[in-house]
Amino acid sequence: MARLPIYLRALTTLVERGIGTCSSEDLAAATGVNSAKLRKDLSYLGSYGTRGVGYDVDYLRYQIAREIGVTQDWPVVIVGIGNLGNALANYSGFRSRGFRVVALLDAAPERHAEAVAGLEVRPFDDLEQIVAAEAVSIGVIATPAVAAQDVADRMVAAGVTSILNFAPTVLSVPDGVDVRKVDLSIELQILAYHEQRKAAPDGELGPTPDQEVIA
Amino acid sequence: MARLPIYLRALTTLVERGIGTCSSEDLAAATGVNSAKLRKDLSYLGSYGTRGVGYDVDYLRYQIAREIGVTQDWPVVIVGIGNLGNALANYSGFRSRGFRVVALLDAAPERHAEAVAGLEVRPFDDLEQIVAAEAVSIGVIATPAVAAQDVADRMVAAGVTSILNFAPTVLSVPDGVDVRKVDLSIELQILAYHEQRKAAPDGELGPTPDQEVIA
DNA sequence: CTCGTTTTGTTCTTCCGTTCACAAACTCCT
DNA sequence: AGGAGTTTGTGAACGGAAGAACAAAACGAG
Repeated sequence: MARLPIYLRALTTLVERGIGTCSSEDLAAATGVNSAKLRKDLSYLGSYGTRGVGYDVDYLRYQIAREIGVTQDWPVVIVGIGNLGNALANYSGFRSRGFRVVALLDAAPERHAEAVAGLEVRPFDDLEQIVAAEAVSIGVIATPAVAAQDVADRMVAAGVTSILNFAPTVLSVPDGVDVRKVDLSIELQILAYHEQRKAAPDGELGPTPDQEVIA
Repeated sequence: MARLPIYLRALTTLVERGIGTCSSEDLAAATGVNSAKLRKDLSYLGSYGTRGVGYDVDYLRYQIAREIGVTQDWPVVIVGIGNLGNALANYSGFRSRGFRVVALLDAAPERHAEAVAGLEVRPFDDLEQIVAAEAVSIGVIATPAVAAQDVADRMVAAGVTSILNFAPTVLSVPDGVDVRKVDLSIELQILAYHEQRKAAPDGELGPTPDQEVIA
């Protein structure tokens, strides 16, 4: 379930505040989901609550982390060390949430040996060796769109089975390989769509072809 | 619909390739969605196709852009010019897809007057003035998690009605304000979840409480 | 020990999105 | 002009997620 990480983060916040127990209503309020839905999600993992009391924050947190698979650290490679790749390499949230950046790769020779976030930027051709040596199964693509498919192909061939793609392209990968896409422009466009609706409740969207034909 | 921007991007690619007409099957293949779903999405906007022929790429592209609201440029402010804010400010995709970054704000005085992506980083307190002067309705939050809610409150008070949040927090905003959240760790955790399932098809997930009780 | 209160786990209903399948409509070829 | 071949637009069936509602279980007070 895609909501598990959200619960996990909320529970971590509760742990930091020293809260030992919480009800499904509390968690629902903290995460912005319906409490019935939340209980159903949690019951899917097992019966980890106590009726009349609620959930033990620390215990539930561990169970969710185990379910997601972030009780261990996952090695990750980042390909494409431009602006975004730089930001990702420096993002401390990865490390604290179960991920370890083991290598930064870039095709441009002028970036090689540059140190980013304490790691040396290495040639893209080192990909296969690194994936094999570090047992990497997750790759991050932060390259321009034109390079993304090639990078993905190489990753898959090297043994990567999960890809997080920041390039604005749809990647085609074989079955068994998971791809998730983060597209910044698309997020903004979705906001713009709703924004436009707020400004123009009815059909103030300019002429439609139908109207042109009718007129 | 959240898929419209995906279609828009695919159509732009087709335009660049000089393709004038495409069928729903073509577009579906390019975007990775079912062709029937795609046709239904498009028919929701109007009858813009020709049976037996397909869709006029350029015409459809314009219609979708108009529906989304990106025929005009939307002014955007970015708050929090750290690693991520820097990358966002430098991201050329915003400009080419209907958005114009009008201001970069940061609370830290040592960053002020620094030039990022051709814009001066300004004090966060300039927010209200900028929002009013430039008619900004979309704000981007790239601050640490602890500051995000405060920034959101100030944005809303200043008149921003759509927020793109990169901080790992759930924001609470009044009705009428849209929030979209991009959380990099959560995306990776979702991949890790599937990755774990691939590695351990059955219950190799360590002891569950039930098993402990039984044993 | 019993009763009332709280909260989980689950069932049942409702609703929305997806997909299938097909008729209508358009083009091209003969 | 007519028929064969495409492709859209949409009605109907399907599936699955979301929410409401309730029974089971734990705790605490008397």
